Amino acid sequence: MPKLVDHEERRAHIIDALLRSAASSGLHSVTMRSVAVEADVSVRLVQYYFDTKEQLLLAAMTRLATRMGERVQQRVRTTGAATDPRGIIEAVLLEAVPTDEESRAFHLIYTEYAVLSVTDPALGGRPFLAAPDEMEAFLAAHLTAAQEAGTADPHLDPRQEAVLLLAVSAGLGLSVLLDQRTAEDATAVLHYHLSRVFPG
Amino acid sequence: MPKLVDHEERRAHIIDALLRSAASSGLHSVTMRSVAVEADVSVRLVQYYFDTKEQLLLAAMTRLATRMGERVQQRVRTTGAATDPRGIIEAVLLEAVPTDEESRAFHLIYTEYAVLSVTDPALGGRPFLAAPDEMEAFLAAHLTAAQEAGTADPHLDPRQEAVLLLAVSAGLGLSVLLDQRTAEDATAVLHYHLSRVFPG
DNA sequence: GCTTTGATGGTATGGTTGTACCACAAAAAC
DNA sequence: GTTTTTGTGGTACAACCATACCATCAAAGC
Repeated sequence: MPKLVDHEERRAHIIDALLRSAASSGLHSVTMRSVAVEADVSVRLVQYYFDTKEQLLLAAMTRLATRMGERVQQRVRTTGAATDPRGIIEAVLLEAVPTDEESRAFHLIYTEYAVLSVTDPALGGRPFLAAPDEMEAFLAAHLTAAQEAGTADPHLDPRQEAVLLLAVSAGLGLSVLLDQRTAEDATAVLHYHLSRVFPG
Repeated sequence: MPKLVDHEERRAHIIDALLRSAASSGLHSVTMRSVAVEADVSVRLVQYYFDTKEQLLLAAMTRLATRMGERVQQRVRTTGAATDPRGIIEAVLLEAVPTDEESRAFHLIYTEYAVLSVTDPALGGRPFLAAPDEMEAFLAAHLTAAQEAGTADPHLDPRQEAVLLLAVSAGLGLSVLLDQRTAEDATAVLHYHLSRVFPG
């Protein structure tokens, strides 16, 4: 063999090019050529590492889903009080609100994939089904913990409240993406509601 | 002149074909040809009534936005108690949760347009900016009315609460579209939260 | 009765897209 | 030192798309 190339690294490089390309002009305008140009490789190489466009899109979606998990986890970690239920819940939900350009691009592509997966059977949106399910259980568990610790309103139904929080987070995030609201407004509304769930 | 055709009717017929086509295989897969086939006319006719594809897509978006307004209004009207603030608010918010196939298709295309308008400058999502703004004012006004009538919790901030309700509605609707939740679950969660806003 | 004009069909065209094919270099294997 | 094998480039190809162009038919105007 010649150059002895690290396949995973090359694949990551190309996927990143795809994400950059999608961020600027939309997932629908991504082509083999545009990805190749952005990655500064030949179209042939993109084919070489991802046989078909469908597989490339699929790989990018998987990477996106992974990064989403990492993002949430890192949010929780960097939030000082790593054991305070309210802090954790707040961190998780705030992740859905895009603040800087990078985060905005990330959530835009994620949303584009989610919507696309509804009609495109090849994408079969597995990440979009599993992730929110885990999230819901996660939130419900921490809400229960908070209730037992006395910081959350004991009258709340943790399970319904978790679903509600997830919907609020997604809805606010989407409205920021659509430029209907500023990130600051969305954050304020989220805090407003959290103050109701965690009184005092 | 020959057949003396009603242009608006023809345009509506073609736009409906586009919406049907988009509902089944996604807005991204809509082509002049697919629309022509679905409308059972020649491609040339589609060109005749909508010069360019961009204009066709734009016209369909406008029609969609109009229909959305009508839908909400009709929901409010058919909801018996047309003067009860809670009933009105509930009706408006429930409209975003797709129940039957028709409503699901409608909201799917609407969402696809919304997401597309972020990256496609030609679509310049005016409907997606104006509509939620009006909605927010509408909800806030009715919340205030409810507070004065004593049916809504007087401690609530009508404006923040309105934004929150809109986000909940959009978030739940999206999760139903993505098959993360059933329409029944989403409706239940919405009712759960409304019971908090309107106690008693 | 001719002429204009609105409505329609068919088809050509230029561009783009995903993918298949051919070629080649360079290092590893033996 | 020859033979594989792996990475890479270039290019050709078939499909498809939006759109422009040409033709036609029928009714309205005069």
